[in-house]
Amino acid sequence: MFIRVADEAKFNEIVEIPVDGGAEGSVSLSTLAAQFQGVSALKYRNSETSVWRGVRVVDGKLYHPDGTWDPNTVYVTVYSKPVSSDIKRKVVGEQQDETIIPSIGHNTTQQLDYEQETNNIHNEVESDPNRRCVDLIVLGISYRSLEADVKKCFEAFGELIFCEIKRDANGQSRGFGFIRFKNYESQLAVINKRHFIDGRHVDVKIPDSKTNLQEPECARKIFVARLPDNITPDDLRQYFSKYGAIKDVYIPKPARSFAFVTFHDSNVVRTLFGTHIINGSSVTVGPAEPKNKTSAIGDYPSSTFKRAKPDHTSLRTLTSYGISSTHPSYHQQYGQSPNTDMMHAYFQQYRASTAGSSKGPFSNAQQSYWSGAHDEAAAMWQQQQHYR
DNA sequence: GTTGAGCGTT
Repeated sequence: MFIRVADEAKFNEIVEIPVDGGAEGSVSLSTLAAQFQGVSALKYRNSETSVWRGVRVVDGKLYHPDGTWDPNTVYVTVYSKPVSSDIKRKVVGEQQDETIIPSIGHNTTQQLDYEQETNNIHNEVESDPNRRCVDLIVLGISYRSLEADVKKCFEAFGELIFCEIKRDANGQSRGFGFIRFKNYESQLAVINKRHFIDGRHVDVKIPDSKTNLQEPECARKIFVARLPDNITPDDLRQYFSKYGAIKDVYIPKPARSFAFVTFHDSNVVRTLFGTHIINGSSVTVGPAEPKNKTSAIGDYPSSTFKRAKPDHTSLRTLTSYGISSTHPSYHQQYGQSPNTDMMHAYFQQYRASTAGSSKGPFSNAQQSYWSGAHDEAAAMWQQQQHYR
């Protein structure tokens, strides 16, 4: 028998992979790797919980955890490293000839997408997985709209390599569809914005199928502190969208000098911790966490989040925070992954200058170092240096 | 249906 396997980023391109020994047998990792370079395992959606489930990997063979392979399931490749083919395939070449996506008929559309993917020798591709284009869902399409209408709307933002309206068995539009851009900039430009097609507003989002339901919402959310009143949600959206697709911006009403910004990709978040200048104002970005820990998993409004508590998450924040520049010797001494004790030991040296002052900024190391006011800690340190 | 919240892949 064969199972159906696809790369998550190229779901249209399904490859049948043989199973040795029937439905209860095993899949050879090397056979799989012949089709998917760099693959290390497979996963699939548990239909009951809609959570990803991994297959067992033993001695170069993949075994189904439920004992039997399902020929109808689409198994998805898992890579231990960035896909090497992503890096070496696609070279900048002559301008790719204008590929016209057929306006009607998703069969032809998919075929074209497939060809585009497999012949992707001239196309440039993003090697950074965080900047990879994915199919985007377009909600609210008029039942009368055709692929051509959708395509025309979004081509204004860049070249599309995929455009499809979902239809029922009778060919009747289901009112939504999927698009995929060639360039990530185009994806950033359209995502979570309102567009108009045939007199209806449509919304473009990352589809649920691309969202990791196991990942806490706070992993995609930042806490923006010291936010001036005159900075609007649009300002934040504009500023932070250059780092990644934004899912949501939340500023409490009335303004309380902070905001939450939620991204689609959690990988963006950890790159942002620190100070940012927005509209001439210095703001501080740190991690967020849910007010109620039990609601960590799932999709919750930012109003149910707060600035992360002093814990090891904040500690990581502090280190990735510019401490390496503020405290150049820190990394020399301790490297990249300090624990609490190491942090304590390091900052101990600065206690000397506040000796005698029990209220000095570092007199209570534990509280001062990762009290959440990371930038203030850095400022204190600079003060300290001034007195030395 | 003259419809209008959602979430796809042979």
